[in-house]
Amino acid sequence: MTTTRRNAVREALAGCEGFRSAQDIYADLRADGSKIGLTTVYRALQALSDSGEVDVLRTDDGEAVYRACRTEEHHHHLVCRACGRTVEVGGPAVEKWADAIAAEHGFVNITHTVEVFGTCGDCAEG
Amino acid sequence: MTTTRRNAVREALAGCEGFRSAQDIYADLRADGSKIGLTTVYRALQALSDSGEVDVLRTDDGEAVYRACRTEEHHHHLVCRACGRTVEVGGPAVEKWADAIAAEHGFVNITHTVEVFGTCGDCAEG
DNA sequence: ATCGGTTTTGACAACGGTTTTCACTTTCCT
DNA sequence: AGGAAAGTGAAAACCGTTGTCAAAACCGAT
Repeated sequence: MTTTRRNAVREALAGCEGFRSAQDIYADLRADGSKIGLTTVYRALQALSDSGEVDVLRTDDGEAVYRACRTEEHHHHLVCRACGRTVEVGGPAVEKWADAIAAEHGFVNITHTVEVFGTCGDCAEG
Repeated sequence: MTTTRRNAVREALAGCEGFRSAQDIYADLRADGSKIGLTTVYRALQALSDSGEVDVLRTDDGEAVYRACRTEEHHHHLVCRACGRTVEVGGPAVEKWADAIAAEHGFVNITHTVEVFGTCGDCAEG
């Protein structure tokens, strides 16, 4: 597979700290002189998220935002709502809690979404 | 205030167990003979969620879904992805974990979203 | 009841993010 | 080279949601 285009998207994502929308990435690439199309950006992001290379989440207004994550392992995000800086956090605590809660109510085949939002130290001291 | 229309939406929500989209509720009300408009349903849901009477979350495809919750207190949801049945779960464990994680990285003013999806006992034994 | 005004309502249009379509190009395989 | 298969991008379609605006319901004061 060619994926020259997909690599461009991958690298655009790798170069930033927080979550970015498809249109953000499109704008970035165009600003860098790429002739990529919006459609291709969407396709690349879909492929990358299908393959687990990037994490996706939805903003409050329903927009999908993407991020290239450092680790392959299951993790969650602590996102600064001012600057978008994101740190990956993991820990058995939540996982255990989710499993326990689910078992308690007879639910099986569990998945969960956990995201934490706040203001990071740098942004807070303004 | 006591807008009859808003009450209609409130009751439509109160009568069901899981999360419903705005359009679902609109369809329900119309099916019951109401002449309510879609716009009004959206407005009512917005008002109800602003006032904290209903919880909102986003499905994977970005659609907003609403639910009338039994408790005023902060809680999370365990949702059956087959039938939509939802149980409200709470517990200091996650809250503590979120606070600790945030503090550890210097984040303040924390909020978090936690949702657990699975298959409920009834749906699993099919 | 009736008048003014405010508020609520709903058909319709507009919007924005995402997906589909489709014709064109590029790549891959032989 | 040559033909099939995959990739690409502009524009159109889609769909949930929000804005517009005129008509309708409401309400307090006559």
